[in-house]
Amino acid sequence: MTSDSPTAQVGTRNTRQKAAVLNLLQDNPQFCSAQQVHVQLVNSGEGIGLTTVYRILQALAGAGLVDVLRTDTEQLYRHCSPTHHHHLVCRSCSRTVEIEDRAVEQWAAQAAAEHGFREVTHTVEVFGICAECG
Amino acid sequence: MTSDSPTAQVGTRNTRQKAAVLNLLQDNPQFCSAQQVHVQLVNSGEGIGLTTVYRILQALAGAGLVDVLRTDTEQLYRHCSPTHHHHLVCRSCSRTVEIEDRAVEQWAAQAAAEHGFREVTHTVEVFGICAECG
DNA sequence: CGCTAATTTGCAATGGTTTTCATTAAGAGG
DNA sequence: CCTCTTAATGAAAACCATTGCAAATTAGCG
Repeated sequence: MTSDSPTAQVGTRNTRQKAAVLNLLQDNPQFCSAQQVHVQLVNSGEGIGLTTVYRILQALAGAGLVDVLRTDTEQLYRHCSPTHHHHLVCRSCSRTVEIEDRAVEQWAAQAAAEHGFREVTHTVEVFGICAECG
Repeated sequence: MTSDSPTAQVGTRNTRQKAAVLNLLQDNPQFCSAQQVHVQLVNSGEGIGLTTVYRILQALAGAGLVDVLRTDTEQLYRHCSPTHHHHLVCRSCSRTVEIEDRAVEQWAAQAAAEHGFREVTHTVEVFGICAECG
């Protein structure tokens, strides 16, 4: 049975805070940090703690509803399409393109199988300088 | 001109601390954290600060002499072969296999080129449960 | 050797994230 | 509605990693 509540996809209960984070992300196509999300919510009148923002973002990431981009110093979050994909990120301006390819999935699965590994997951990030910055 | 001093590959000077970190890593095939490296060195009588350990490990990683594995909470370091490769890591026991494949490199380069990106780099990690833990 | 310049070191302070634990509140069942 | 159970919240503490800056160390040179 699928959930009809907007926030039920993460955790077991619907809370004001989950809805607020989710709404903010859906309205914003940019990557933003947990701290930025927190400040924006507080400024817009939402009562929410920084810890809670971190936890909700983490849960959303685990559920595949947001992308996580780990920079050297911090982690950035962005609402994303729910299908499996990877990122092509500009080192200069952070412009991001979602990319997908079966070949990589198969390569990862096969490499793992050859060494007797099961329950395989993988992380892939591609970085470069985009055309506009180049 | 190539360096003949064991630690000259990182930075411009040979110090006791660099040699100590390098020796420890070469004797240890496992991934370990900066903090673990620090504790082990101090316990074995080396006078060295935690900050310095972090900096040396960072420099070694930049020079390609050690692998960095970013987990959720910390970064792990391990001495590695100097050729480009990726990792297959057991989620349970952290056993690690170095894997390599041209297909992934080419895929990344091509995906980037299609979107007009230059100077492409990529990070790839594969996780699973190894045969012994499975 | 001893002097000097410049890198390296390490403590302390900072930044970002996670954990702990007492409190709050969601929501199921009277 | 009211109550009860349990998950979620949030303030403070803990944690990992980085940065600023003064002191110590290295290595080149007289």
